[in-house]
Amino acid sequence: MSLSHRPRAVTIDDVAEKAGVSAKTVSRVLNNEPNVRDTKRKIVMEASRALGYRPNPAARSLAGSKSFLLAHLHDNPVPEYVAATNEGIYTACRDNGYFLLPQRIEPDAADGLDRLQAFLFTARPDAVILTPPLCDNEQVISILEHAGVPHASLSAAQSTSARHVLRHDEHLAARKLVEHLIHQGHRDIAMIAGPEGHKAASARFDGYMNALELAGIHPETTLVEHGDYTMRSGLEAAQRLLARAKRPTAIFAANDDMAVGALTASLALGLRIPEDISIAGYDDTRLASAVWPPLTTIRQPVSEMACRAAERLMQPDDNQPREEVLAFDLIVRASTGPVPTS
Amino acid sequence: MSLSHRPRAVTIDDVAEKAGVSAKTVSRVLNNEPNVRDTKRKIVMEASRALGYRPNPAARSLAGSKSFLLAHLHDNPVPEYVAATNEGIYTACRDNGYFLLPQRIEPDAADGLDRLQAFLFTARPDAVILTPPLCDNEQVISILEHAGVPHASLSAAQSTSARHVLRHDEHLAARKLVEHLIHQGHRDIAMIAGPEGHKAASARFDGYMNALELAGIHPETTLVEHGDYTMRSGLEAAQRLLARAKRPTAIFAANDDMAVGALTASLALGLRIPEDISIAGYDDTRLASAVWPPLTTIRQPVSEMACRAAERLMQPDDNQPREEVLAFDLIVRASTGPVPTS
DNA sequence: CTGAAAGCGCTTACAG
DNA sequence: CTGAAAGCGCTTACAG
Repeated sequence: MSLSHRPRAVTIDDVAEKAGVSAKTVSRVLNNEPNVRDTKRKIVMEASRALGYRPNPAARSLAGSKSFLLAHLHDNPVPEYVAATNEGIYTACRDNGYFLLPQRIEPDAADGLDRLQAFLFTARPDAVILTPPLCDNEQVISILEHAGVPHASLSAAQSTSARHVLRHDEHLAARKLVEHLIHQGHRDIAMIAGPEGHKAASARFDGYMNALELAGIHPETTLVEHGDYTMRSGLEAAQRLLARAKRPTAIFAANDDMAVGALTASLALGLRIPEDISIAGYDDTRLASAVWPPLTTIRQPVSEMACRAAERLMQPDDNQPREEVLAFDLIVRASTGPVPTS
Repeated sequence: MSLSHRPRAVTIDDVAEKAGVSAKTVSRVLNNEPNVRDTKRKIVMEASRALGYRPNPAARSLAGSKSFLLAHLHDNPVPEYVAATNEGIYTACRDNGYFLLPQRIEPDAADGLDRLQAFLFTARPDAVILTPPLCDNEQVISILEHAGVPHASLSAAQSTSARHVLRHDEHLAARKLVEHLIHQGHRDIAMIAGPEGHKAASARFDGYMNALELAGIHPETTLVEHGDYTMRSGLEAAQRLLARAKRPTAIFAANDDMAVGALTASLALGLRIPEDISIAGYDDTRLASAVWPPLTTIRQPVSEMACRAAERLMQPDDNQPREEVLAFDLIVRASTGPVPTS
């Protein structure tokens, strides 16, 4: 079972010999470099295929000082989000001969940033993709820039011309969702927003406020509570909202987990959903369609953003804008309905 | 931002020069090889640390014909399970100087097995960890064995002396859970089992049957329905069970997703949980504590199994048995309660 | 216990 | 458009 049982691997010299060319020519063909006659190119391709040649990545890395590794640095508590991102990056990597190295980084742990440093110097990825909340961590960004590692971010709160950012329009998405509630007759719409003072959380909140304003609804600040994206925080925020003298008829939570917390709090109080209260989330996680009733929510194009981010890093093109905005979907399910008429 | 901006990296020769020894001695020290005087060992360690030396993995791989890559091949629809496995493997890798390369393999896709082949030959992992359901796929195992890649499995349905298997006792866990229901007075306990004829699913079913037999309850086969581990299948199985003339007072589903389906089906029929019916799952996923009421379930030691599996592959020891059984936990939550007295 | 030489399999830099 | 030589930074195999 040891590696020595493997037959000697086919090398570039084997291919060169079979094709009757130099190793350098084989290298040119396999790396899609110019300056090779088409006839030779064909011969090399066939020899390579016939022998089942697979370039040795270690040799390529050593000689070319590229690792062919694309790292995905993440610190997101929702495994689905990480998985969807990995899937998108992986698709792009496969088509470009790269490998995906997903790596959890905990910048708030005692040695979290040291580990990031160590990771960059030991694994030596050619580029890095950052997902929230890591992409908004200035220390992380700073370490990457000092190390000279190109990077791209998904849904970064602030975009600069210096880096690639792939996003969807969270402000618009939140507005569309709240407008959906308004169309159903709701006026007293509460929001469970993300952490206060959290840049990344503000777009969804602003979209909510914007929708209310556009509908001529006086935005009552008392209908806003904050959570930290966990179910528990959503449950507690909803309990505070539902204890108000003027109970909201709809709650929009900034993510599905908090929405599920609100759902749970409502059910525990004996409220029917959506007859007594409508609840909506954001992200369209598995949870959203698992709970009863299933949640109205926003689906963001996670895999597509990740795929595009990876392509940008592997195929640099200085002419394109650094920011790219992809489409989202409003998913309407049974957790929202017409406002109670009573 | 290009890699050329990075300062020239410290090499083994720099360390050797600073320490006043040969590169070979530095190599010995850093790889924990024997036959180095302690004084020299110390000097080398210090020189290495002072220079911030990081061995170049590409060079190590090329010279030593090891990739220092441990692959996790998975095809599990539950991202949490994959994430928990990755976390365990990662911990072990970090302590042993390896990198974790998670890779989704879809053996049923048209080119799924070809891609597995390609992955093994291009990424060249030194070893592979398989998780369900991939670890029970004979074609996958066969490809690994032909390629001569050592591997370990988590929770494989069948264990042989030829490979490492890390597991928990699913039969016992299922039995304990059903015994808990029996202690609460339930007699009409239904099960939503995994796919029929599915080896990996049988242990949980056998545990259920065993518990009934030990309690002197005649196991009524009509109280068993099958699902495919999705929420939808759990919902449909529960609908069939709840439509029976003799409605069960408790339902044990072979995983949390199907249990949530059963929960949803029950709530949709206006049943109260656990007052009218108790429901239990298996796996303790995020879903289990997200739904209302939260699910009684079994927590299996996923990360620990993954960590142990990785350690076994990186630190081979032919004297230890190939199979290792770790502990599980029965988690009792509000979805189960005393049998209805009516 | 230690080290000098060769080599892993590619790409880079150069020459033609 | 093509190739011979050198070199990437380690470990292996060997010698002492």
